Amino acid sequence: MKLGQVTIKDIARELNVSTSTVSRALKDYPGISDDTKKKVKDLAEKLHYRPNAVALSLRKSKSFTIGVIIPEVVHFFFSTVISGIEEIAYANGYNVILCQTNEKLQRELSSIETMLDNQIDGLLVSFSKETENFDHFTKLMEQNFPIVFFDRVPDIENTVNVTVNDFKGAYDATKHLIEQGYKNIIHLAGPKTLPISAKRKDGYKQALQDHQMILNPEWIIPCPIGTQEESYEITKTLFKSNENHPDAIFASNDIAAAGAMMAVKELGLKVPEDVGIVGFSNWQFSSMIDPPLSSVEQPGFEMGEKATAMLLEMIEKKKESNWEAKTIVLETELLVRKSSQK
Amino acid sequence: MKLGQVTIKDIARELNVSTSTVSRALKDYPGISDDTKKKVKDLAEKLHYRPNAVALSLRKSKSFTIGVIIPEVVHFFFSTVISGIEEIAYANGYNVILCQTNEKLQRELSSIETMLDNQIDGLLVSFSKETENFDHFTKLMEQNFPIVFFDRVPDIENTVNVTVNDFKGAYDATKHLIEQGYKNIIHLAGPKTLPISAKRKDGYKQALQDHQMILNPEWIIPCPIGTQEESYEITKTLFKSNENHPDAIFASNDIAAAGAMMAVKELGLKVPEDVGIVGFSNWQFSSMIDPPLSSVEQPGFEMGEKATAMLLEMIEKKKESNWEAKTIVLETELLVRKSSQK
DNA sequence: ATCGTCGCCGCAATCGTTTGCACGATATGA
DNA sequence: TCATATCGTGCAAACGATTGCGGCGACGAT
Repeated sequence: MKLGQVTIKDIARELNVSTSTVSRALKDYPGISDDTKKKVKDLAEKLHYRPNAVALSLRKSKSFTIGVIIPEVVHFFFSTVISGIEEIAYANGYNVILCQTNEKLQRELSSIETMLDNQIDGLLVSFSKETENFDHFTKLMEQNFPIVFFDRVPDIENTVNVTVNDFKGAYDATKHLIEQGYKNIIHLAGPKTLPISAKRKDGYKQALQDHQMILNPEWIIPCPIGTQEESYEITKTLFKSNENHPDAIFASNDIAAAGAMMAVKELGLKVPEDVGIVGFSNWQFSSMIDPPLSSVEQPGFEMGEKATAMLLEMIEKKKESNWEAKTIVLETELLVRKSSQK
Repeated sequence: MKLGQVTIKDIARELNVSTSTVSRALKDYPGISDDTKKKVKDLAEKLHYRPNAVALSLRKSKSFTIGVIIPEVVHFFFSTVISGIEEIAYANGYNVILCQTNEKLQRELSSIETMLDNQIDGLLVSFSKETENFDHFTKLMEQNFPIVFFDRVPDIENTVNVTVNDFKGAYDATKHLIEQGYKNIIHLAGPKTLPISAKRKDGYKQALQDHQMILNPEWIIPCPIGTQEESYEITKTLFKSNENHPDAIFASNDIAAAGAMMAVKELGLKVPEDVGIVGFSNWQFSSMIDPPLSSVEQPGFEMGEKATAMLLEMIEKKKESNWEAKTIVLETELLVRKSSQK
């Protein structure tokens, strides 16, 4: 990558001084005459000198780059998180390098390796569905490497996390359906490996229990794949086989909710009159479908910001070895739209 | 970023050889005895030695990293392009560093600067809406720095591009509406600064012309912001004020189409009976709204793959100075759904 | 016995930047 | 006049890896 990049040496040669003088002059170090400082700065300006970040990384063992491990960018929620991350990172002079795992553990492992090779200063992680063992993270954390988990946080000790109150979000959504007069509420659950799936399920169960409603275990239906087609098929089968079909659906994400909505509509049932539906995450499309989908909004941008701020703090305080475990929980907001209002 | 990273020196010290020997042994260079090679490799394995990518970058003036400049990741189409880019890049041992411009020129400029500071080997660009001057790119290209433009390609000379046949996509969509019997087709156009907007508009115009239909310039309505709300308002106003309202809409993207659909539905008009609608880009939600939206599918993943493959080729052939200008045009596919079938 | 060859390896420079230390010149004080 | 302080600057090592060149010992050939 030549580009005829101007280096500190070029400036030194031109001015007949040493590279050390140039370096110090540019940084306004004491012990350099104002005259020299001015000359150096002027020439640097004129030649469009920009320090070589790679050389700096090598010298300082610090790259001012953070790595982000994310399942998928297409996931609307994650794309908003990314924006939050970039915002804080850039504002503090850090770069962001991003890797999608596509929900594959293998990809997660190899991405982390290459990122480490590139001397990232810290890691922001939302792990894949396949990740059930966290040794690759604990190993790093034992070496005092800064890691912050967001959204999908592992169920292990001494981690720093930013997450959302999935329990309460699910609780609120279910409670809302109950208050609307729906009696038989099923839950389309997320992948079992993800703690967030469990928390949402728990919120659903707790809401039913608090309102003296029967909890039918058969009405908690896992959707491990997470596509719209999957929930479409599941819902269709369920509603067809049951003359006493459920009258409401709380889905652990909007994609599943949308699939379910298509299914019930196709069966001639009306939303929200016959079936109420609430989703989770408030995807971009949720307000555009018919009827508009009620959903639990997660503060993605804020999550990105918070997680990054914490990571940068850890990075800058690196010396003071152990940082305490900490979990920030952000609150969700139930957006009631037409799909759940009788 | 210490991490107690093992270096080539650690291996050298342990084995009482020089670092040069270790380096050569690891790379299977000639002139090192099989015995030494084995010892070095075994120890490297045992200590989990991994070469320091930063040191390599500095030494070789090559970072095996490519930069990607993209308007927004939330944009469904772009997120699929990213996947295509990562696919090819990783397969060839390259890293990807990604920056969103959020459609801001300032962000575009500063992102490029920091990426260059980090010694990227090449750049993949889809520029922002605000970018009307391309000097920051031409300056780099004059210095023989590898750049490939994708989707949004600049209207300047000697560039390497991957784009989609926007003209034909728009032409096909409009033709389809005509063949369905719609008579008064309006066009919700994209931001004027983007060449793709112009091409889509041209395709629309050509289709009307080829079918002896009147081209009413007032029915080409710009949507410079690109939000759903904008097209919603525009459509509502237009349809309300005209008792002789149009009977079809070709929108330059699905978001605008969705907004328009909401507007006409709210006015009591039926889609597709009263108004036919076709969008562009085939967003994730397009098949989920009611009625499902017809749209022009763009091969995003393939675009990412092609662009990256071309960029890597340019990088590896760097020495042979000038690469020829080239534009790959990928074909679109019209997905006919319910929103446009009378 | 001498020379050439070859196999195996180390020295040192290099990439661009930072930084501890020392050096020379001038100024200050006794 | 000489020791000492102060100021401005340069030398050289360091970060981790690569690589051209040269050295050294062993061996075969003459």
